Amino acid sequence: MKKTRITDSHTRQKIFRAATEVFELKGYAGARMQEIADRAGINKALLHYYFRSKDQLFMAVFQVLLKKMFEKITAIFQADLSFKEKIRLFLDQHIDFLIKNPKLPMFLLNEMSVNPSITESIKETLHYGELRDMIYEKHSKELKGYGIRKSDMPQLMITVVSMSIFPFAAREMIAVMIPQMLDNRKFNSFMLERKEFAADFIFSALKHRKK
Amino acid sequence: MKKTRITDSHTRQKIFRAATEVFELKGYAGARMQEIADRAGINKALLHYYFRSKDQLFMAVFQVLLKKMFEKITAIFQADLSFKEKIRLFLDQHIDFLIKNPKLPMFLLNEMSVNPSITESIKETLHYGELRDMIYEKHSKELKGYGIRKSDMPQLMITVVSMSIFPFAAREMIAVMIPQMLDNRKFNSFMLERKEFAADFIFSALKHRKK
DNA sequence: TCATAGATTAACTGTTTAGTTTAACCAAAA
DNA sequence: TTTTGGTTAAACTAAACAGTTAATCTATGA
Repeated sequence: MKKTRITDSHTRQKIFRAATEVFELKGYAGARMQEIADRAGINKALLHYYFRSKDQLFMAVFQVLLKKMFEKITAIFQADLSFKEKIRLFLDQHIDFLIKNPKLPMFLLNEMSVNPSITESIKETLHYGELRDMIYEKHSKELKGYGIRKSDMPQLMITVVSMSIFPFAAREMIAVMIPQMLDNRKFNSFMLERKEFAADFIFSALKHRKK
Repeated sequence: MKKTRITDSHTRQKIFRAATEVFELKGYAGARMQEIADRAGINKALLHYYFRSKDQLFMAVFQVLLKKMFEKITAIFQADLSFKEKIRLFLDQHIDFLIKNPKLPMFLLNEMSVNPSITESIKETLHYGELRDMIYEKHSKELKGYGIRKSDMPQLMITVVSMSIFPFAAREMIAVMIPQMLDNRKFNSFMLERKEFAADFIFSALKHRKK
Protein backbone atom coordinates (compact mmCIF):
# COMPACT_ATOMS: atom_id res chain seq x y z
CA MET A 1 0.00 0.00 0.00
CA LYS A 2 1.20 3.48 -0.87
CA LYS A 3 2.27 5.83 1.85
CA THR A 4 1.73 9.52 1.24
CA ARG A 5 2.00 12.77 3.18
CA ILE A 6 0.03 13.09 6.38
CA THR A 7 -2.36 15.56 4.81
CA ASP A 8 -5.37 13.87 3.21
CA SER A 9 -4.06 10.38 3.90
CA HIS A 10 -6.53 7.55 4.08
CA THR A 11 -6.11 7.26 7.83
CA ARG A 12 -6.63 10.95 8.31
CA GLN A 13 -9.93 10.63 6.53
CA LYS A 14 -10.95 7.62 8.62
CA ILE A 15 -10.20 9.61 11.76
CA PHE A 16 -12.04 12.63 10.45
CA ARG A 17 -15.13 10.59 9.62
CA ALA A 18 -15.12 8.85 12.99
CA ALA A 19 -14.65 12.16 14.78
CA THR A 20 -17.52 13.67 12.82
CA GLU A 21 -19.82 10.84 13.90
CA VAL A 22 -18.87 10.98 17.56
CA PHE A 23 -18.94 14.78 17.84
CA GLU A 24 -22.31 14.94 16.07
CA LEU A 25 -23.73 12.34 18.43
CA LYS A 26 -22.26 13.49 21.73
CA GLY A 27 -21.11 17.07 21.25
CA TYR A 28 -17.66 18.36 22.13
CA ALA A 29 -17.87 17.88 25.91
CA GLY A 30 -19.48 14.46 25.66
CA ALA A 31 -17.12 13.07 23.02
CA ARG A 32 -14.20 10.81 24.01
CA MET A 33 -10.95 10.56 22.10
CA GLN A 34 -10.88 6.83 22.84
CA GLU A 35 -14.25 6.32 21.19
CA ILE A 36 -13.12 8.22 18.12
CA ALA A 37 -9.99 6.09 17.90
CA ASP A 38 -12.06 2.91 18.30
CA ARG A 39 -14.48 3.92 15.56
CA ALA A 40 -11.63 4.79 13.24
CA GLY A 41 -10.14 1.39 13.98
CA ILE A 42 -6.86 2.85 15.14
CA ASN A 43 -4.76 3.54 18.17
CA LYS A 44 -5.20 6.58 20.37
CA ALA A 45 -1.55 7.50 19.84
CA LEU A 46 -2.11 7.65 16.10
CA LEU A 47 -5.05 9.93 16.64
CA HIS A 48 -2.79 12.45 18.34
CA TYR A 49 -0.21 11.88 15.66
CA TYR A 50 -2.62 13.25 13.05
CA PHE A 51 -4.47 15.80 15.17
CA ARG A 52 -2.44 17.18 18.07
CA SER A 53 -5.35 17.72 20.44
CA LYS A 54 -9.07 17.22 20.92
CA ASP A 55 -9.56 20.93 20.27
CA GLN A 56 -7.77 20.83 16.95
CA LEU A 57 -9.65 17.75 15.83
CA PHE A 58 -12.92 19.30 16.91
CA MET A 59 -12.26 22.58 15.16
CA ALA A 60 -11.39 20.76 11.95
CA VAL A 61 -14.66 18.86 12.07
CA PHE A 62 -16.74 21.83 13.18
CA GLN A 63 -15.37 24.09 10.49
CA VAL A 64 -16.18 21.63 7.72
CA LEU A 65 -19.68 20.95 9.03
CA LEU A 66 -20.53 24.60 9.53
CA LYS A 67 -19.37 25.39 6.03
CA LYS A 68 -21.37 22.47 4.65
CA MET A 69 -24.51 23.76 6.33
CA PHE A 70 -24.04 27.36 5.24
CA GLU A 71 -23.21 26.40 1.69
CA LYS A 72 -26.44 24.46 1.38
CA ILE A 73 -28.43 27.37 2.73
CA THR A 74 -26.80 30.11 0.69
CA ALA A 75 -26.05 28.32 -2.57
CA ILE A 76 -29.66 28.14 -3.65
CA PHE A 77 -30.28 31.82 -3.06
CA GLN A 78 -27.50 32.68 -5.49
CA ALA A 79 -29.24 31.09 -8.47
CA ASP A 80 -31.05 33.02 -11.19
CA LEU A 81 -34.63 32.30 -10.17
CA SER A 82 -37.62 34.18 -8.81
CA PHE A 83 -37.85 34.46 -5.05
CA LYS A 84 -40.68 31.94 -4.90
CA GLU A 85 -38.82 29.46 -7.06
CA LYS A 86 -35.85 29.82 -4.75
CA ILE A 87 -37.93 29.07 -1.70
CA ARG A 88 -39.44 25.98 -3.27
CA LEU A 89 -36.00 24.80 -4.39
CA PHE A 90 -34.52 25.54 -0.99
CA LEU A 91 -37.13 23.53 0.91
CA ASP A 92 -36.79 20.64 -1.50
CA GLN A 93 -33.01 20.43 -1.45
CA HIS A 94 -32.44 21.41 2.15
CA ILE A 95 -34.86 18.86 3.54
CA ASP A 96 -33.24 16.16 1.39
CA PHE A 97 -29.89 17.27 2.76
CA LEU A 98 -31.07 17.20 6.38
CA ILE A 99 -32.63 13.76 6.00
CA LYS A 100 -29.09 12.61 5.21
CA ASN A 101 -27.62 14.70 8.07
CA PRO A 102 -30.31 14.72 10.74
CA LYS A 103 -28.01 15.44 13.69
CA LEU A 104 -26.17 18.27 11.98
CA PRO A 105 -28.44 21.19 12.95
CA MET A 106 -28.57 20.32 16.64
CA PHE A 107 -24.82 19.77 16.75
CA LEU A 108 -23.95 23.11 15.17
CA LEU A 109 -26.60 25.09 17.02
CA ASN A 110 -25.62 23.65 20.38
CA GLU A 111 -21.88 24.04 20.04
CA MET A 112 -22.37 27.65 19.01
CA SER A 113 -24.76 28.24 21.87
CA VAL A 114 -22.45 26.71 24.48
CA ASN A 115 -19.33 28.36 23.11
CA PRO A 116 -20.20 31.41 21.01
CA SER A 117 -16.58 32.36 20.35
CA ILE A 118 -16.21 29.22 18.27
CA THR A 119 -17.25 30.99 15.07
CA GLU A 120 -14.87 33.90 15.43
CA SER A 121 -12.03 32.17 13.63
CA ILE A 122 -14.25 31.21 10.72
CA LYS A 123 -16.37 34.25 10.14
CA GLU A 124 -14.31 35.43 7.19
CA THR A 125 -14.33 32.01 5.59
CA LEU A 126 -18.10 32.13 5.35
CA HIS A 127 -18.35 35.48 3.53
CA TYR A 128 -22.15 35.55 3.23
CA GLY A 129 -22.07 39.27 3.99
CA GLU A 130 -22.53 39.82 0.29
CA LEU A 131 -25.63 37.65 0.27
CA ARG A 132 -27.54 39.33 3.06
CA ASP A 133 -28.24 42.57 1.22
CA MET A 134 -28.11 41.09 -2.25
CA ILE A 135 -31.14 38.87 -1.79
CA TYR A 136 -33.45 41.78 -1.20
CA GLU A 137 -32.01 43.96 -3.98
CA LYS A 138 -32.39 41.16 -6.47
CA HIS A 139 -36.05 40.57 -5.63
CA SER A 140 -37.14 43.96 -4.30
CA LYS A 141 -39.96 44.32 -6.83
CA GLU A 142 -41.33 40.84 -6.24
CA LEU A 143 -40.99 41.19 -2.46
CA LYS A 144 -42.59 44.64 -2.30
CA GLY A 145 -45.52 43.06 -4.10
CA TYR A 146 -45.91 40.76 -1.10
CA GLY A 147 -45.70 43.64 1.35
CA ILE A 148 -42.18 42.67 2.45
CA ARG A 149 -39.93 45.62 3.22
CA LYS A 150 -36.18 45.30 3.46
CA SER A 151 -36.46 45.45 7.25
CA ASP A 152 -38.77 42.42 7.20
CA MET A 153 -36.17 40.24 5.52
CA PRO A 154 -34.59 38.84 8.68
CA GLN A 155 -38.02 37.82 9.99
CA LEU A 156 -38.92 36.22 6.69
CA MET A 157 -35.64 34.41 6.10
CA ILE A 158 -35.50 33.03 9.64
CA THR A 159 -39.04 31.76 9.20
CA VAL A 160 -38.17 30.03 5.94
CA VAL A 161 -35.02 28.41 7.27
CA SER A 162 -36.74 27.28 10.47
CA MET A 163 -39.27 25.39 8.36
CA SER A 164 -36.66 22.83 7.41
CA ILE A 165 -34.23 22.98 10.33
CA PHE A 166 -36.50 23.13 13.36
CA PRO A 167 -38.18 19.74 13.05
CA PHE A 168 -34.77 18.06 12.93
CA ALA A 169 -33.43 20.02 15.89
CA ALA A 170 -36.59 19.42 17.89
CA ARG A 171 -37.17 15.85 16.82
CA GLU A 172 -37.06 14.31 20.29
CA MET A 173 -39.28 17.04 21.69
CA ILE A 174 -41.76 16.39 18.90
CA ALA A 175 -41.56 12.66 19.62
CA VAL A 176 -42.69 13.31 23.17
CA MET A 177 -45.95 14.68 21.78
CA ILE A 178 -46.18 12.49 18.66
CA PRO A 179 -44.61 9.11 19.51
CA GLN A 180 -44.79 7.82 15.92
CA MET A 181 -42.09 10.34 15.08
CA LEU A 182 -39.54 8.11 16.77
CA ASP A 183 -39.77 5.87 13.72
CA ASN A 184 -37.26 6.99 11.07
CA ARG A 185 -39.46 6.06 8.11
CA LYS A 186 -42.42 7.99 9.49
CA PHE A 187 -40.36 11.01 10.44
CA ASN A 188 -38.67 11.16 7.05
CA SER A 189 -41.94 10.91 5.16
CA PHE A 190 -43.30 13.62 7.44
CA MET A 191 -40.39 15.80 6.35
CA LEU A 192 -40.94 14.97 2.69
CA GLU A 193 -44.58 16.03 3.03
CA ARG A 194 -43.33 19.16 4.73
CA LYS A 195 -41.67 20.34 1.52
CA GLU A 196 -45.06 21.04 0.02
CA PHE A 197 -46.75 22.11 3.24
CA ALA A 198 -44.06 24.68 3.96
CA ALA A 199 -43.99 26.03 0.42
CA ASP A 200 -47.79 26.40 0.31
CA PHE A 201 -47.79 27.94 3.75
CA ILE A 202 -45.16 30.52 2.90
CA PHE A 203 -46.65 31.40 -0.48
CA SER A 204 -50.13 31.88 0.95
CA ALA A 205 -48.71 34.06 3.69
CA LEU A 206 -46.82 36.17 1.16
CA LYS A 207 -49.74 36.47 -1.18
CA HIS A 208 -52.06 38.18 1.28
CA ARG A 209 -49.86 39.75 3.85
CA LYS A 210 -50.93 42.80 5.86
CA LYS A 211 -48.80 45.82 5.16
CA MET B 1 -31.23 30.07 62.25
CA LYS B 2 -33.87 27.36 62.00
CA LYS B 3 -32.93 23.99 60.67
CA THR B 4 -35.64 22.16 58.77
CA ARG B 5 -35.92 18.96 56.74
CA ILE B 6 -33.65 18.57 53.75
CA THR B 7 -36.51 18.93 51.31
CA ASP B 8 -37.09 22.53 50.18
CA SER B 9 -34.43 23.96 52.47
CA HIS B 10 -32.88 27.27 51.56
CA THR B 11 -29.59 25.65 50.67
CA ARG B 12 -31.31 23.11 48.48
CA GLN B 13 -32.92 25.93 46.54
CA LYS B 14 -29.62 27.76 46.18
CA ILE B 15 -28.06 24.60 44.80
CA PHE B 16 -30.97 24.01 42.49
CA ARG B 17 -30.78 27.52 41.10
CA ALA B 18 -27.03 27.35 40.59
CA ALA B 19 -27.33 23.96 38.92
CA THR B 20 -30.03 25.29 36.62
CA GLU B 21 -27.77 28.12 35.52
CA VAL B 22 -24.73 25.95 34.92
CA PHE B 23 -26.58 23.14 33.15
CA GLU B 24 -28.42 25.61 30.91
CA LEU B 25 -25.15 27.27 29.99
CA LYS B 26 -22.90 24.24 29.53
CA GLY B 27 -25.17 21.22 29.15
CA TYR B 28 -24.86 18.03 31.15
CA ALA B 29 -21.49 16.88 29.84
CA GLY B 30 -19.95 20.35 30.00
CA ALA B 31 -21.18 21.18 33.49
CA ARG B 32 -18.89 20.79 36.50
CA MET B 33 -20.06 19.99 40.00
CA GLN B 34 -17.39 22.32 41.36
CA GLU B 35 -18.77 25.24 39.39
CA ILE B 36 -22.27 24.54 40.64
CA ALA B 37 -20.98 24.44 44.22
CA ASP B 38 -19.07 27.69 43.70
CA ARG B 39 -22.11 29.46 42.29
CA ALA B 40 -24.27 28.23 45.14
CA GLY B 41 -21.62 29.51 47.53
CA ILE B 42 -21.18 26.15 49.18
CA ASN B 43 -18.89 23.19 49.47
CA LYS B 44 -18.85 20.38 46.91
CA ALA B 45 -19.54 17.84 49.66
CA LEU B 46 -22.71 19.64 50.60
CA LEU B 47 -23.80 19.44 47.02
CA HIS B 48 -23.61 15.65 47.19
CA TYR B 49 -25.28 15.76 50.58
CA TYR B 50 -28.41 17.24 49.00
CA PHE B 51 -28.25 15.51 45.63
CA ARG B 52 -26.43 12.19 45.70
CA SER B 53 -24.93 12.40 42.21
CA LYS B 54 -24.54 14.62 39.17
CA ASP B 55 -27.15 12.50 37.43
CA GLN B 56 -29.72 12.98 40.15
CA LEU B 57 -29.11 16.70 40.32
CA PHE B 58 -29.33 16.95 36.57
CA MET B 59 -32.54 14.96 36.36
CA ALA B 60 -34.14 17.14 39.02
CA VAL B 61 -33.25 20.27 37.06
CA PHE B 62 -34.13 18.79 33.68
CA GLN B 63 -37.52 17.56 34.83
CA VAL B 64 -38.52 20.95 36.20
CA LEU B 65 -37.35 22.81 33.11
CA LEU B 66 -39.00 20.43 30.67
CA LYS B 67 -42.26 20.71 32.55
CA LYS B 68 -41.95 24.51 32.63
CA MET B 69 -41.51 24.57 28.86
CA PHE B 70 -44.36 22.19 28.12
CA GLU B 71 -46.71 23.94 30.50
CA LYS B 72 -46.15 27.23 28.73
CA ILE B 73 -46.79 25.65 25.37
CA THR B 74 -49.87 23.66 26.29
CA ALA B 75 -51.56 25.92 28.85
CA ILE B 76 -52.61 28.48 26.29
CA PHE B 77 -54.17 25.93 24.00
CA GLN B 78 -56.46 24.81 26.83
CA ALA B 79 -58.19 28.17 27.13
CA ASP B 80 -61.65 28.93 25.77
CA LEU B 81 -60.69 30.98 22.73
CA SER B 82 -60.84 30.69 18.97
CA PHE B 83 -57.86 29.02 17.30
CA LYS B 84 -56.59 32.31 15.96
CA GLU B 85 -56.88 33.99 19.33
CA LYS B 86 -54.92 31.12 20.83
CA ILE B 87 -52.14 31.51 18.33
CA ARG B 88 -51.88 35.24 18.95
CA LEU B 89 -51.89 34.68 22.70
CA PHE B 90 -49.35 31.89 22.40
CA LEU B 91 -46.87 33.95 20.41
CA ASP B 92 -47.27 36.88 22.77
CA GLN B 93 -46.81 34.94 25.99
CA HIS B 94 -44.32 32.38 24.76
CA ILE B 95 -41.94 34.97 23.32
CA ASP B 96 -42.12 36.93 26.59
CA PHE B 97 -41.34 33.71 28.41
CA LEU B 98 -38.39 32.88 26.18
CA ILE B 99 -36.93 36.37 26.46
CA LYS B 100 -36.67 35.59 30.18
CA ASN B 101 -35.33 32.08 29.50
CA PRO B 102 -33.35 32.40 26.30
CA LYS B 103 -31.10 29.38 26.83
CA LEU B 104 -33.92 27.05 27.79
CA PRO B 105 -34.90 25.78 24.33
CA MET B 106 -31.36 24.91 23.26
CA PHE B 107 -30.68 23.20 26.56
CA LEU B 108 -33.77 20.99 26.43
CA LEU B 109 -33.51 20.24 22.73
CA ASN B 110 -29.85 19.30 22.96
CA GLU B 111 -30.05 17.12 26.03
CA MET B 112 -32.94 15.22 24.47
CA SER B 113 -31.06 14.89 21.20
CA VAL B 114 -27.87 13.62 22.83
CA ASN B 115 -29.67 11.29 25.24
CA PRO B 116 -33.17 10.47 23.96
CA SER B 117 -33.96 8.07 26.80
CA ILE B 118 -33.94 11.02 29.18
CA THR B 119 -37.65 11.69 28.71
CA GLU B 120 -38.77 8.11 29.33
CA SER B 121 -39.08 8.57 33.06
CA ILE B 122 -41.15 11.71 32.68
CA LYS B 123 -43.48 10.91 29.83
CA GLU B 124 -46.44 10.21 32.08
CA THR B 125 -45.85 13.36 34.11
CA LEU B 126 -46.40 15.45 31.01
CA HIS B 127 -49.79 13.98 30.04
CA TYR B 128 -50.42 16.14 26.98
CA GLY B 129 -51.77 13.07 25.19
CA GLU B 130 -55.19 14.50 25.88
CA LEU B 131 -54.26 17.77 24.24
CA ARG B 132 -52.99 16.41 20.96
CA ASP B 133 -56.35 15.26 19.64
CA MET B 134 -58.42 17.72 21.62
CA ILE B 135 -57.07 20.78 19.86
CA TYR B 136 -58.35 19.69 16.48
CA GLU B 137 -61.73 18.51 17.75
CA LYS B 138 -62.31 21.81 19.53
CA HIS B 139 -61.57 23.88 16.43
CA SER B 140 -62.41 21.48 13.60
CA LYS B 141 -64.94 23.83 12.01
CA GLU B 142 -62.65 26.83 12.14
CA LEU B 143 -59.68 24.81 10.91
CA LYS B 144 -61.55 23.15 8.07
CA GLY B 145 -62.40 26.65 6.95
CA TYR B 146 -58.68 27.25 6.53
CA GLY B 147 -58.22 24.02 4.60
CA ILE B 148 -56.49 22.30 7.54
CA ARG B 149 -57.32 18.62 7.90
CA LYS B 150 -56.63 16.68 11.05
CA SER B 151 -53.58 15.12 9.40
CA ASP B 152 -52.15 18.60 8.78
CA MET B 153 -52.15 19.45 12.47
CA PRO B 154 -48.61 18.24 13.25
CA GLN B 155 -47.24 20.30 10.35
CA LEU B 156 -49.16 23.36 11.46
CA MET B 157 -48.42 23.11 15.17
CA ILE B 158 -44.71 22.52 14.61
CA THR B 159 -44.64 25.55 12.36
CA VAL B 160 -46.34 27.72 14.97
CA VAL B 161 -44.10 26.57 17.80
CA SER B 162 -40.95 26.99 15.72
CA MET B 163 -41.86 30.62 15.16
CA SER B 164 -41.04 31.44 18.77
CA ILE B 165 -38.51 28.76 19.67
CA PHE B 166 -36.25 28.61 16.65
CA PRO B 167 -34.77 32.12 16.80
CA PHE B 168 -33.68 31.51 20.39
CA ALA B 169 -32.20 28.10 19.62
CA ALA B 170 -30.45 29.41 16.53
CA ARG B 171 -29.42 32.76 17.94
CA GLU B 172 -25.67 32.32 17.45
CA MET B 173 -26.17 30.99 13.94
CA ILE B 174 -28.33 34.00 13.15
CA ALA B 175 -25.69 36.27 14.65
CA VAL B 176 -23.16 34.93 12.16
CA MET B 177 -25.33 36.32 9.37
CA ILE B 178 -26.73 39.35 11.22
CA PRO B 179 -24.04 40.55 13.65
CA GLN B 180 -26.34 43.09 15.33
CA MET B 181 -28.21 40.15 16.80
CA LEU B 182 -25.36 39.66 19.27
CA ASP B 183 -26.71 42.69 21.11
CA ASN B 184 -29.34 41.63 23.66
CA ARG B 185 -31.45 44.75 23.30
CA LYS B 186 -31.59 44.40 19.52
CA PHE B 187 -32.30 40.70 19.62
CA ASN B 188 -35.09 41.11 22.16
CA SER B 189 -36.77 43.88 20.23
CA PHE B 190 -36.47 41.70 17.13
CA MET B 191 -38.35 39.01 19.02
CA LEU B 192 -40.99 41.47 20.21
CA GLU B 193 -41.56 42.54 16.62
CA ARG B 194 -41.77 38.89 15.73
CA LYS B 195 -44.95 38.49 17.76
CA GLU B 196 -46.84 40.48 15.17
CA PHE B 197 -44.88 39.28 12.17
CA ALA B 198 -45.49 35.65 13.05
CA ALA B 199 -49.18 36.14 13.81
CA ASP B 200 -49.77 38.00 10.53
CA PHE B 201 -47.74 35.44 8.65
CA ILE B 202 -49.67 32.50 10.04
CA PHE B 203 -53.09 34.12 9.64
CA SER B 204 -52.42 35.08 6.04
CA ALA B 205 -51.24 31.57 5.33
CA LEU B 206 -54.35 30.08 6.89
CA LYS B 207 -56.70 32.44 5.16
CA HIS B 208 -55.77 31.45 1.65
CA ARG B 209 -54.31 28.03 1.89
CA LYS B 210 -54.38 25.56 -1.00
CA LYS B 211 -56.45 22.49 -0.27
C1' DT C 1 -27.09 22.04 79.87
C1' DC C 2 -26.18 18.75 77.14
C1' DA C 3 -27.31 15.16 73.85
C1' DT C 4 -28.68 14.78 69.35
C1' DA C 5 -29.61 15.34 64.57
C1' DG C 6 -29.02 17.88 60.71
C1' DA C 7 -25.99 21.23 58.19
C1' DT C 8 -21.42 22.27 56.62
C1' DT C 9 -16.48 21.91 55.84
C1' DA C 10 -11.54 20.59 54.54
C1' DA C 11 -9.23 17.11 52.96
C1' DC C 12 -9.10 12.95 50.80
C1' DT C 13 -9.98 8.88 47.34
C1' DG C 14 -10.67 6.67 43.18
C1' DT C 15 -11.66 7.09 38.42
C1' DT C 16 -11.73 9.06 33.96
C1' DT C 17 -9.59 11.52 30.52
C1' DA C 18 -6.41 13.88 27.30
C1' DG C 19 -2.18 13.45 25.96
C1' DT C 20 2.88 11.26 25.95
C1' DT C 21 6.47 7.98 25.63
C1' DT C 22 8.87 4.01 24.17
C1' DA C 23 10.04 0.15 21.66
C1' DA C 24 9.02 -2.50 18.03
C1' DC C 25 7.14 -3.51 13.30
C1' DC C 26 6.33 -2.87 8.44
C1' DA C 27 6.17 -1.09 3.72
C1' DA C 28 7.86 1.70 0.43
C1' DA C 29 11.21 4.90 -1.34
C1' DA C 30 15.87 6.47 -1.90
C1' DT D 1 20.34 -1.67 1.99
C1' DT D 2 19.26 1.95 4.59
C1' DT D 3 16.19 5.32 5.69
C1' DT D 4 11.76 7.27 6.43
C1' DG D 5 7.12 7.62 7.77
C1' DG D 6 2.96 5.22 9.21
C1' DT D 7 1.27 2.13 12.73
C1' DT D 8 0.66 -0.62 16.98
C1' DA D 9 0.44 -2.02 21.83
C1' DA D 10 1.20 -0.86 26.22
C1' DA D 11 2.47 1.56 29.94
C1' DC D 12 2.60 5.99 31.77
C1' DT D 13 1.68 11.03 33.43
C1' DA D 14 -0.76 14.83 34.99
C1' DA D 15 -4.82 17.03 35.45
C1' DA D 16 -9.65 17.17 36.04
C1' DC D 17 -13.40 15.22 37.95
C1' DA D 18 -17.21 12.93 40.75
C1' DG D 19 -17.90 11.30 44.90
C1' DT D 20 -16.51 10.08 50.15
C1' DT D 21 -15.01 10.61 54.88
C1' DA D 22 -14.47 12.20 59.23
C1' DA D 23 -14.64 15.88 61.92
C1' DT D 24 -16.88 20.33 63.28
C1' DC D 25 -20.55 23.45 63.89
C1' DT D 26 -25.20 24.91 65.37
C1' DA D 27 -29.86 25.00 66.70
C1' DT D 28 -33.04 22.97 69.72
C1' DG D 29 -35.78 20.13 72.64
C1' DA D 30 -35.46 16.93 76.63
